[in-house]
Amino acid sequence: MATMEQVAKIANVSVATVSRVLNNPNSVSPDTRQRVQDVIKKLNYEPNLLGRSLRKTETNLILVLLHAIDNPFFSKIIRGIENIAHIYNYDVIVANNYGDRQLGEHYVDFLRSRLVDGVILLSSEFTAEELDRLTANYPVVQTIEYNPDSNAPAITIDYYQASCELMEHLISLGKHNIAFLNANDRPIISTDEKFRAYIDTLNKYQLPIITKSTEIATFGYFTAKDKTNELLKNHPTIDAIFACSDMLACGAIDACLANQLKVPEDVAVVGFDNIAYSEIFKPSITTISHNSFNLGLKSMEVMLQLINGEKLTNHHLILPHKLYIRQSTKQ
Amino acid sequence: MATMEQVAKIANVSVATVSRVLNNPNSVSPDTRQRVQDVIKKLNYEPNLLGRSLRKTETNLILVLLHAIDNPFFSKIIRGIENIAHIYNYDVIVANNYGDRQLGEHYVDFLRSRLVDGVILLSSEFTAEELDRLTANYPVVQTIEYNPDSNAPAITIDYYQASCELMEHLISLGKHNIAFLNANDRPIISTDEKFRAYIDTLNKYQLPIITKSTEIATFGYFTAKDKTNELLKNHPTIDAIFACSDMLACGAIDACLANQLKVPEDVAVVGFDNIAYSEIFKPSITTISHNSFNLGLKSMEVMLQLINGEKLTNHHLILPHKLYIRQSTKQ
DNA sequence: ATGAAAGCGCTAACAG
DNA sequence: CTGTTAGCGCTTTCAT
Repeated sequence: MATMEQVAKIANVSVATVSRVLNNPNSVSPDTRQRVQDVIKKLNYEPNLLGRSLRKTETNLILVLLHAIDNPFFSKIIRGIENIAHIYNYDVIVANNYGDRQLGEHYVDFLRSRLVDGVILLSSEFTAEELDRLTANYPVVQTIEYNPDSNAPAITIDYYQASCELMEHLISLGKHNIAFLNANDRPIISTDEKFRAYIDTLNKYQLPIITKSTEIATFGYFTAKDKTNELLKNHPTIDAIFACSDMLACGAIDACLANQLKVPEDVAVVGFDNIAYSEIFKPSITTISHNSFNLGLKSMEVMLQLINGEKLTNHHLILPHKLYIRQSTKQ
Repeated sequence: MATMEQVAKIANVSVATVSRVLNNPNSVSPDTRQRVQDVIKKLNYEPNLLGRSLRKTETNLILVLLHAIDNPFFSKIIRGIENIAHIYNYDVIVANNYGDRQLGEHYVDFLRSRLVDGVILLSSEFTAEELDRLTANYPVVQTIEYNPDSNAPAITIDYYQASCELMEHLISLGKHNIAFLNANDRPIISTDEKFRAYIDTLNKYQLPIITKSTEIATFGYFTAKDKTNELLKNHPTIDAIFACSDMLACGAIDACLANQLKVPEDVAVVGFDNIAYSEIFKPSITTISHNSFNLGLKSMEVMLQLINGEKLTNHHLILPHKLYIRQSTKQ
């Protein structure tokens, strides 16, 4: 591979001039510029980013750390991030940590080892102390999930308010025996907020609390189906289910149907996230949509502020959400 | 941030010794080693990967380039890749190029600019010339999709054979008027092979060819639904549909149902890829599954061979697939 | 076992 | 407008 020095030698200029042609072409006379560019093309020269980054102590790389890439709405968030990033000449790379905290720390070390300029966390394994220590030294923003005990910047939606809307919707349909179905494999703030809204709304209307507490379990359609079967056996009076995600709602609905219960007549079901399937599923699923693309845009905007050393006014940015009423609650 | 030099100064050793403590601890006497490690801990020192990589001309980073991360089976492939990568001390990062060739080239420049040691392409925008030029100089492997005109290494399944199995299955059910439904937004080898199998099998049984050619279009459920509506209008005798992906199959099935056609009695539908949803959809979808995790494992194994300069015996590695028969063809 | 020194490829003063 | 030079942080000979 050609280096700058080789280009310089053949073009009969110094390396500084080659560097200028690359980074500030106008500071070089047209003919030397042309000569250098010709040699660059001939040698197929490509600047070594490691050398450049080492020198400039910046890489123009943003790392997005997430649980696993198969979560459908991550995709749109990342598009939002990239959209802003590309404008400002940053590249976006993604890494999975599968909820593994050690692996998460390993990737976050990319910051300490100067391989990336900033990290956007769509993952949430870190303790408040870790986050605070990290954000004190490096540009880090949390998106969607966040640690409520940390001051680290976060872009998210109002999960409590959104969940209240779902609960009010169910109650407005005359549903009084509402169960709560969660299946997060670790404690996450969104589930806490959803559950808080569940409890508060039931108390507000003095309705029975069927689900007393959340539990840690694995995500997924089949788990949700099993749990709902159990639920229906233990609480035959259930007439609605608040599922923490659309995929769980799918499982819950299929369990109801398998038990000869009509959805939504006998049991209404709501989900969360508005994934593509929620519109395709039969029945289609009432759910909350966050504007993922905007979440991504905002996250990268805040990231740029951090990189540029600007002081943030709001550490928590709450973006709007939207309720979609579909067949799973209303035919 | 602490540098090696600061550690060296405080520990009263040379930078060389600090480096040794990090990379080859046994070559340092126990007490100096201990002293250095204490300072490292105290200063919270983290080696700068840019300096190290620049010096060693290797980064231990593998880039996976893909169309968009929301394709469900990409996730499993990446897990396979990571599985092998982590054993050999490589990290895996992911970038999306959304089928944009220019963006793809930009990311592939990470190789030329020495930011990554290898690239695994789950994307397929490159011409044979580009690929050949690239593979001549850098470790590159294609997974799933590949350019048939290039010698670049590829790990994939036998799309032709798999598609023949689907076709034979439909025909064994007595279906004779089979349409082909594709919706790839660019020419890809998998679609070519599927279509070739479609045509060959129809010819083998002297059945009518309803779909004469493939067309470039955008992926997706709704597109598939629209196209199927059209198809049913133009060819009322259709009794089966070969959809190039499970998501398309969903759209096709819903279009049939909306036209009062029973699936599979009136129209049988097959998909491809065995995404999670194909089992949940009503009716569940007959499809082909490739073992994505294994595809990932193999891809990374080949990548390591390339990095280590080993000569490959097979440039195209074909892994087994599996036919899943479900309700969309057989109740 | 340890240190001195060269150099990976680049950018940015500084000088002219 | 261009060249010289220092140095980003690290690893690795080559001495001792």
